[in-house]
Amino acid sequence: MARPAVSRARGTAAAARRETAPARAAAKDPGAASGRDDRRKQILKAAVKVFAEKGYHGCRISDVAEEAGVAYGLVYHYYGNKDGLLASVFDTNWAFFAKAVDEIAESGATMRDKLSHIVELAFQAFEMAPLVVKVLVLEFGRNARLGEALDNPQVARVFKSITRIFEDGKKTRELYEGIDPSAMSILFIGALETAFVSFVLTNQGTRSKVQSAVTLDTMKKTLIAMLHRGALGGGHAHGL
Amino acid sequence: MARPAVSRARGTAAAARRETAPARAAAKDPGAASGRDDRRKQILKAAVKVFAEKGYHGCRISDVAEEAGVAYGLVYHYYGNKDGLLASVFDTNWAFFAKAVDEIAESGATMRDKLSHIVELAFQAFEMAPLVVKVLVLEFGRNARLGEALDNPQVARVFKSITRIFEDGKKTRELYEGIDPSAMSILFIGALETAFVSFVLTNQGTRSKVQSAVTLDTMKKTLIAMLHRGALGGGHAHGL
Amino acid sequence: MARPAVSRARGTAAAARRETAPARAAAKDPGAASGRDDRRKQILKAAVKVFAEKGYHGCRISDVAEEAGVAYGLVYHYYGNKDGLLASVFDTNWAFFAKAVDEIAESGATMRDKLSHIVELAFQAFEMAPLVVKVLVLEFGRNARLGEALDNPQVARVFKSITRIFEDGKKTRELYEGIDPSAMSILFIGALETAFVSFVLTNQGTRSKVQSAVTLDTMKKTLIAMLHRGALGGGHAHGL
Amino acid sequence: MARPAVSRARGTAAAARRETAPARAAAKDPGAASGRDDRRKQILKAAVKVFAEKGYHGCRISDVAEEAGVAYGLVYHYYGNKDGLLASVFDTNWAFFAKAVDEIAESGATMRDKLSHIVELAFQAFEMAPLVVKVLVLEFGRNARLGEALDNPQVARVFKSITRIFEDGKKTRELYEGIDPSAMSILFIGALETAFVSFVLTNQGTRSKVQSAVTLDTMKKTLIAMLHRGALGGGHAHGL
DNA sequence: AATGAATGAGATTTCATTCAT
DNA sequence: GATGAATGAAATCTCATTCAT
Repeated sequence: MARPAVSRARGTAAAARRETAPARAAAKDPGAASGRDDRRKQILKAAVKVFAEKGYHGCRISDVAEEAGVAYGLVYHYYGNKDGLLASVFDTNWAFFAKAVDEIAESGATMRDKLSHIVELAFQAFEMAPLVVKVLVLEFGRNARLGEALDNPQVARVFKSITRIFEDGKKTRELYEGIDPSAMSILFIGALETAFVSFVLTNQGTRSKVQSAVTLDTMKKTLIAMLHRGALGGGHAHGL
Repeated sequence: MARPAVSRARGTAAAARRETAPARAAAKDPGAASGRDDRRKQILKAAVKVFAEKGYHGCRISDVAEEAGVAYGLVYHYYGNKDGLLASVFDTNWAFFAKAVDEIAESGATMRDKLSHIVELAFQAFEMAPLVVKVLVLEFGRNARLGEALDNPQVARVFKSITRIFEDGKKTRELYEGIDPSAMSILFIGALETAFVSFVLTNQGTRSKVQSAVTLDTMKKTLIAMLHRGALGGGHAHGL
Repeated sequence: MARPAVSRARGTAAAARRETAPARAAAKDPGAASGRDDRRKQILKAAVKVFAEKGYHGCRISDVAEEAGVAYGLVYHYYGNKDGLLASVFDTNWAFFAKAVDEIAESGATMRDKLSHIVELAFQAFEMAPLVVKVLVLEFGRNARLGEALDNPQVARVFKSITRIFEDGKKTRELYEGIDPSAMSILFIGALETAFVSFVLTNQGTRSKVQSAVTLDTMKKTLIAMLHRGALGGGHAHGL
Repeated sequence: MARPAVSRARGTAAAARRETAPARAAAKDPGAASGRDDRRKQILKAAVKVFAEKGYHGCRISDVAEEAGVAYGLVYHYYGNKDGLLASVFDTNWAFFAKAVDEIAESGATMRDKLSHIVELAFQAFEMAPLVVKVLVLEFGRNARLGEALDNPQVARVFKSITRIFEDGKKTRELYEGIDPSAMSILFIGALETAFVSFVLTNQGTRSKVQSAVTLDTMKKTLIAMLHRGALGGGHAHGL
């Protein structure tokens, strides 16, 4: 799996050996999570929190370890290095979303419903775990060093699934012909993402002078409306 | 003016003294840039390039200085510290866009035309100076430490102008009632931004496995079409 | 405990985190110093030497580390920063003197004997560890940024103890009425201190053109004599 | 004249050319201080203030220049470098005291009166220009790199004059025999100095927890009393 | 598995000093 | 004389990473 290389390589050549040691943990004591797994998850959870609060570049591995209540050496034991940790945070949390999107894409629903589903799914995820979304969006999704992010198969997969939804929509003539499926998938994801970013940045970042007035629900409804109708057009929406 | 605090706070006194020294330049030899100004601009230009290529966190001040052909001390002389440099890069370049958006917002054009103008403007800017856009979007616009970005009056101003366009649109019934102006301005900017990010990340970031097929023009057309008509709707766009 | 702020404030967060990490050492293997403690002490000892030789401002942390035979990072690991190191040097070494002075002050001896004891103690300490005294006196005791030095509880404690000795002396009529206990404690400590400074500066600082002729013993005797009799007065000391 | 070498040599070899340029200024427009002299004095005065407030190591040349209202280049023009500036501060201000002490030493007064005069002189100087005294005492008088301070002929001269006072006192049997003149001169100066330091550090350095109660006058009286009678001895001062 | 002492590359930043104007 | 732009040596400090226990 592709891994980001966010941090300036420090120390020696260590990035190479990422996530070596207990990569095969998990598959041992099925059912009752083995204590080892607990620790792993603890660290991952702490990483989400710390990354969300301080940013990837603004925190130390030891901050994460402290939050998790473990020694920082253990983070290396499990995740190899800081990049590996971010990658694992991403992989673990994104997988859920990617899978759900896949299923929606493959369902027999109409394009409209598929898109609505995805929007619902995303907003639901955001409401349930805003910190996770924040990290996914801000720390992983956007990073100059992260052209590689798009190389991540899981990310590519979601893009492809959504592109396919639009392509299918074109075949069924649900999608307006002026719309390019690939471009549209980018815009769609971008609008979605920005919606979250605006919340994450305005509401969690203490004070907000801009659109704090907009509720999550308003945002969702506006997004769906825009997809369906476009933003313009009074009584009749046949413009341009 | 609000200033970003990207890097881990590293001495507070420093930030206070930012850009103190030759702040009174520029007003001297109108037309031919006075030598001092040359250097300032040189550095700013170099900063854009280096930030774009390596990212704010991935470069050293000395990289910028080298690119500009000056001693790194001069960067501190003029911009106080790394944050100050980024802030100046932002202020300088964003001002242009902010002003243009303001003018568009205040023009007597229809909402549709205003939005099209802005889209055109943005894509034009991107074509003319993709590096600048990249830095504005990636390094400044998105940063965990940057809830403050939205506190930046210039950023807020653009948000407000665009929100006003939508609000005016509502009055003239150009805007579909299901659309909230504030939310819409976020989605609009977000979609725009993501369009650029996708280019910046896929095309400049060496290889691209995803949507390299989408041209800038396709993206622009799709965005405008979506605004006008929505993404859905076959022959007739009265859905939902 | 009050800590000195000798160096230009250079990041405030740093100071806060001072000496956090292995603060809980020492209480483990009584008798044989546990390995960790060894390193700490090694560094402290090296710091005394280097501070004494080059002065606080004239040396680098890496000089201390080199002298101690450790990586400079370890100095930060243990002492947080340069100020923290100086503070620890002070605390560690001054504690001994402070305690001894306290005991003398609380002994039932006459004022004369108490003062003589303290003088003896100080000169003894100087003979045993001139470098330590040099650092305490020159680097910590005198520093423009160090009005805070007097806020240091340990320093204040010594002043108080000595003041008390003089106050008690007043009650027992051992102290001449014209003498103010507080003022006298300052003069007493000052004379003592200067005696050391004169040695430290003239004898260790390479050449000396001034009073290199004065021996430590002469100095001590003169000080005690002055305390007892005053400097003036021929056969009978009832002057002024 | 000996010059201190306080600051770690930075830049290239510049210290060598100290105070070259306008060393011969002053002697040009007798009577009305030439504008040039004004500037020199302005800088010197500013240096005293800034050194006193921030300490030699804690201030920048530009701080002094700013305080003086001149460009920092001018400080170099007049004083060569930072060390040269400190040296000039010292030379200029110490000269007054040195001369006065000389005159007292050469007067035909009794030892007792000479010493009282010097004490009066010192306290007077302190009351008139505490900042100057602070700098002389803290920044110049005590500095690990400044064993050389005692090499300063002006400093040595004062020590010698005072030592001579005590020596003369011995001849006239005014000085108790147990007292060594050289040692006594050190203790005398040290007590005096510390008296000032205690004021400078406790009163100007904001709050004071120690002997803020002691007034300058009490200090002076105590010092004189101690010299005359010693600190000890109730009714009769023939002890030891 | 777990810990945290130890390391040191490397980045930021400061500021004395030079020098062209 | 004056100025302050320009330089860059050097110092502090951070923190990812290694590794012995």
